[in-house]
Amino acid sequence: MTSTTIAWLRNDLRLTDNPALSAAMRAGTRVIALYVHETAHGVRPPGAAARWWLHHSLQTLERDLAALGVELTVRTGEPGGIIADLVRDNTVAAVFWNRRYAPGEVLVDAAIKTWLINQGLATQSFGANVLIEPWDIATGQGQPYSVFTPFWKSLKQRAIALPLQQPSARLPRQPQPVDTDYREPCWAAKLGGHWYFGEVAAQRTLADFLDHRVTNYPQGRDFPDSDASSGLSPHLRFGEISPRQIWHTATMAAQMAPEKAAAIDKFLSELAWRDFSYHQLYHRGDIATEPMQPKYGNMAWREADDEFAAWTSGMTGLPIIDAGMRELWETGSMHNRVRILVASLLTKNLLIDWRRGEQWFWDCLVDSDRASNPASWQWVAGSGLDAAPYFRIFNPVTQGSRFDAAGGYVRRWVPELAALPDQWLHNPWEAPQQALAAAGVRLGVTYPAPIVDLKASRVRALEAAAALQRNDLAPKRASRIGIAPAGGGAESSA
DNA sequence: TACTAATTGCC
DNA sequence: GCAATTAGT
Repeated sequence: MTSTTIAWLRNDLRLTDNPALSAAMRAGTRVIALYVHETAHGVRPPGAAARWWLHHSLQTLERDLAALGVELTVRTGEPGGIIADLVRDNTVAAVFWNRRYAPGEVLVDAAIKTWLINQGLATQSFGANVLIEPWDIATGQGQPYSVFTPFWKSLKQRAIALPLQQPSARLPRQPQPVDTDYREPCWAAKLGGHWYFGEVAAQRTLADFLDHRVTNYPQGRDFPDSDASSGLSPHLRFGEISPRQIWHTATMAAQMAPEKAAAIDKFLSELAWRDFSYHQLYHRGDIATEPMQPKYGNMAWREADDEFAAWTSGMTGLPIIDAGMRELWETGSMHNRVRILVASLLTKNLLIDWRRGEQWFWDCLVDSDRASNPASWQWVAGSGLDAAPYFRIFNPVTQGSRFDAAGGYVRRWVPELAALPDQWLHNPWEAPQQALAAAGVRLGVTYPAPIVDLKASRVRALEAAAALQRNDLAPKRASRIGIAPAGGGAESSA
């Protein structure tokens, strides 16, 4: 009589440092590695670009698992029902998984765990996808952290769990076709030129970054026309590499090469931002739908569908904004600083609800992460607990001149402006007519005039924040949560 | 006078 | 982080 163990994989598509998979390999004579395209209520389905990455990552994982003698089973539906079916059809003795932290996900997993226990099956969940479990780190008052810096200081004092080795192989199996209902979208070929998938590619990316590029990271990371960023985010998103692996590999590299230690510390602080986002996701409810500062529920967001459409399509008339939005559409990614710039423009200059921008990123980014994406949007929008201050409104011209002074980034993604001299590249509407003509630029024809006046919209954003504050200080007659009180800031269309 | 650098207010 | 203001050359 053989017993079967299920390792239910989610955002942990790797063999090394995968406690659920390792436990399953130890426990069962037969192991089913299960991936479910979930339709359960409360589980946010991946966006289109992430779904594309996921498909290829699963194919890679399937080959890697086959070398271990483990088959990958991919299903679509409610995970509880799918696991119940597998339990019924196989002699399943145990089900293991690595934890996830969104409130809806926690509920789904808890319900399945209860069912398994009632069936008399063994089940266990493991920490594997954050540096430290959200309940294992707290302020001196025992509260969840709301400010990053003390979180980071505290995290650095902690012993981060060591990554696990890859489990040893069983009898090899022939790979079976997987995920057969997947149809490659029409834009996939375009994205495909930019990426490698899977655990091996992730490890190679990390090694290359630590060997050759990390020293330039602290200074270079702000310049979009450079390759200073690590390139690890989509690998992390799907758990092709774990944050603990990155932590320990980088820490080791810092010990071997002390001259890199400061740069590696900066890199690891950015990795800690990811953990901080998960900390917020676990403790603060669904940060993708609810502002962490409740007063932002009363913000007078504008509808402005035409302006939102211009933003999504990279046709705002603001070159570095359009460059970023086009990079996103073409590659499924966007340089970090430019993410901040386009988010600031949307939520402050255009006063459009950060959730709409978050959803666009969710659909378009291959690395759109359940915690980092909404937490970062709330950070820029000002509704986060440790957010950028309301008055930090980025000027795309100033920022472009500072961080893309030579214009390489804008010229690559906005080629219709390529012939403009640096002086006018970030503000073509201020260029003299003959400069535009010489560059073959006709504003409103070959490239849009700006859809928003930066100066006036900045004042409008400050006024909207002031209205929020007045509303917040006013007597709380409107205890109707989620309903903007009449006469508050909600109708001020400034 | 013309420019830059430093300072400060901004719910 | 921006922009208006002030101080400095």
